[in-house]
Amino acid sequence: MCKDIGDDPVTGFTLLIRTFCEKFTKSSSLTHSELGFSPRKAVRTYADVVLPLALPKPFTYLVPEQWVEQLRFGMRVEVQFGRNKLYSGLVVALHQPPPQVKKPQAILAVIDEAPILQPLQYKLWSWLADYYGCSVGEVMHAALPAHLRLASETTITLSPLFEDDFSGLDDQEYLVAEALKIQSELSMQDIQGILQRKTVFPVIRRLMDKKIIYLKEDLKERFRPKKVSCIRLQEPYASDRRRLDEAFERCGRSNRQVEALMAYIQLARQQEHVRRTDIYKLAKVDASVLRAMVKKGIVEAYEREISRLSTYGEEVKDVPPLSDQQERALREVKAQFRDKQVVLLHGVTGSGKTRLYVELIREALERNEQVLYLLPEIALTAQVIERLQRIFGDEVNVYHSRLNNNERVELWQAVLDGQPLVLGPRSALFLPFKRLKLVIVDEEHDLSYKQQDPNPRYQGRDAAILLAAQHGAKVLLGTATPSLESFHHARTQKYGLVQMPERFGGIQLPKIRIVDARREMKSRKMQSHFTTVLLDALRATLEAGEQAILFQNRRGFAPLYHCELCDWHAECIHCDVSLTYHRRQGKLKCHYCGYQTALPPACPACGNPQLTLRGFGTQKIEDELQIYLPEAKIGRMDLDTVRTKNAHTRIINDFEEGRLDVLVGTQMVTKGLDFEHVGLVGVLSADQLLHFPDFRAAERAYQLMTQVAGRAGRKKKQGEVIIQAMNPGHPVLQDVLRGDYEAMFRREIRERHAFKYPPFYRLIRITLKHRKPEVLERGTAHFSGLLKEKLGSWVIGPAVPYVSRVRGFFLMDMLVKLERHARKIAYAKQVIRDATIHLHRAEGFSGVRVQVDVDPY
DNA sequence: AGCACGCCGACT
DNA sequence: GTCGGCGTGCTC
Repeated sequence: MCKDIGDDPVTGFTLLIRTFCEKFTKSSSLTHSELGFSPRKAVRTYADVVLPLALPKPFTYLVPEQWVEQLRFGMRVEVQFGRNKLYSGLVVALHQPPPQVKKPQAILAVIDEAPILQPLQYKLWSWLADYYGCSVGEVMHAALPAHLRLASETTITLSPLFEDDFSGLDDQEYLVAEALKIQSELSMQDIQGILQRKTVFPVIRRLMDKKIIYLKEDLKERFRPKKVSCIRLQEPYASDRRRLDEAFERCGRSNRQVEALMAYIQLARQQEHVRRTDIYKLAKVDASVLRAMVKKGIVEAYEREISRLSTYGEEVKDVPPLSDQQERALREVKAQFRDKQVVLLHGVTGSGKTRLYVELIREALERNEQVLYLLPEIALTAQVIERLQRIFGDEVNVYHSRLNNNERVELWQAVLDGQPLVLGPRSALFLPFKRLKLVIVDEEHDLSYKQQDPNPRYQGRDAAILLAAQHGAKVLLGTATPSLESFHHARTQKYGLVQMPERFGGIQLPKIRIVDARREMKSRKMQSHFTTVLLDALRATLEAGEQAILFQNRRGFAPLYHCELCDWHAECIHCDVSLTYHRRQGKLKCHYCGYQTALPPACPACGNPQLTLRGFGTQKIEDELQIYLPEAKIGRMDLDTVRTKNAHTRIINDFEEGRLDVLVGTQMVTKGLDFEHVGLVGVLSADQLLHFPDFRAAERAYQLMTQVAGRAGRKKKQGEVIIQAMNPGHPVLQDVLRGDYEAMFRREIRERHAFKYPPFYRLIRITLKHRKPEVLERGTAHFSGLLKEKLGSWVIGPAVPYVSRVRGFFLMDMLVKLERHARKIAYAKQVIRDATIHLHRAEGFSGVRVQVDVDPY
């Protein structure tokens, strides 16, 4: 019933193809024993299968007799789901007693020969689903590489029996049939395009009934091993080298063939497998020469599967010795690991935390243990990767966003086979580790560890700690600016704490100056968005042959396109936010949904032709700085300039190699970059950071400013940092000025305590969404009523969020604040689940989407 | 997620 | 009147 196209010895994945018509014609003729209904053996086996969908629980399928023996936990199976969709699901339980389900479907095929998932991983998935209030299927969706998650696609094909008889077809049927004559296969989307409408199934149905078309449902293996074409000698020459002369004789008068054979012999001395392309290069021949030699029986071609994972060709280098401070810190970390699972390493920027990680990784690898090194996505730069490759060579594997889907499958397999060291962003914690003993979470404070949008909305750092606990592994959290949560845990002895207050190699911390932008504004000294202090410092820096970084936490040109007469300003048609002017494209853009529109020539409300731009983003800074520093080469690094694949690397390289003097950027410039010649760092508007409407604003502002300041003066010379602010006396600015993390911590932690925020209280944010504001309003009232009935004053809101409409959906927020008591939290989550079910059952509210975010960031 | 069912507005 | 829109419920 399924065709076995080939067996892949490297991965063990079996290639399977099945067609919908086969299923229709054959499934009825399946014998009972084929389905496992053996009359003698009454005991049947069932498998609980997780599908990568938002389903409340695994589905139970019948295991046909023939696979009972081989099927195990963690293997993928092909199952039918719904009317005509096929999926690959994961077996997470096998059991004998029949399920509650009326008529379970049979598993259609077993995809894997060996499990691709370990029991511990499934435990993590289940825990995350429960903790973050989503389904296991959604965790599976985030965890498994796309090419291990198979879903069938429907293709529509013209029936071979159809003989160009278009009579009796209506217009739409005719269109589809006609299109199929030209293009033998069409997808559902193609047909939606052809018919210019969404509901196409009735037409398809009619054509099927008339036996003009048939549907094919394919579940294709998407992983393809990478193959190279190689060349070897044919027999008898291969096994008997003495007869090589004969081979040469066979080449006859062809010099090209002789050269190719000599090239082969030379290459075969150095490597086991000789690639076709290497012979081409060395002997300067092409495929025709080898083809002739194959024909003559001298050589033969064969395919070899190779790994896509990059191998590090260069020599592995020794690392410099540890400094005294690093030596001490390393001893302390190890000592604390004796009785603490988690240790927080608080080291100023430039103290050489990475050197410490290297030491710990090396020791773990010597003990044959696996290590996971987590980084914020954006900090996974070539700089960091190369540095580790120089030390660990091929033992490093990177789980990159740039890896393609095939490479991800290979890395999954490599980790399953025991690959020792993986470097990656938060999603790397889902890899199938077997003997994980150390997890490093670098830049622990970074907000990107929290997944914001699709479920599971998990905090990668916290999930990593859980993962480590399951494996009996230790966790090192490293940062120059700890999150309040982590520092609090260190203070209360839950985590160990090791500090490195000095920069490596006696380099001084940068000199920080806070400039009163308001005073300069009043005395009209300010030039556009630059204070004279900053401009003078920039000029001096460039004259000294050094580079500068300017930080502005907003991209685009101007965030407000505004009419001064009637107060109109450009707003997104899908979201409740103003549009940002992007000058290069001459367009207004929405930073929430990506909507773009042309600039209106005049105010649409009152006709005033003179519209003004207010505020400023990185683009405007870049443009205006060029006016004041006409000689300078200025580059920009923000979401807009790094969107294409290699742009990010190119900008970094240009700056690193001195082709740029000034780099203007958003928070992207604060992460994971080491530049040698940066003399000056400027923060254009500290106020934007400090007045963000969020309880973490102060912490975040401190982190951003300290991190960006750390980019200044890493080698040799003391760097300079200039922070422009309207309110230079702000306490957070004073903390940044003194580099006094603990002062910031003490003040903020008091606030958190007083206002019942984390880490003392736990937050669950619930967002309700609907396209119609009236439905949302009534739905929210209903839902919050249910919550408050059970949770009373723990519920805050509902309130209209800061951005009240996104992508056409209106939003309402509620916040649940809870004491950190496990039972209370579990109760609250249950109440939220129940209220959601209630709401969806209530008349008219089933379309209200409920989004739960546990520990929101 | 994707598909079928059922109810409602805008067109032949 | 019917076609095609969308909201709702279900899939082992």
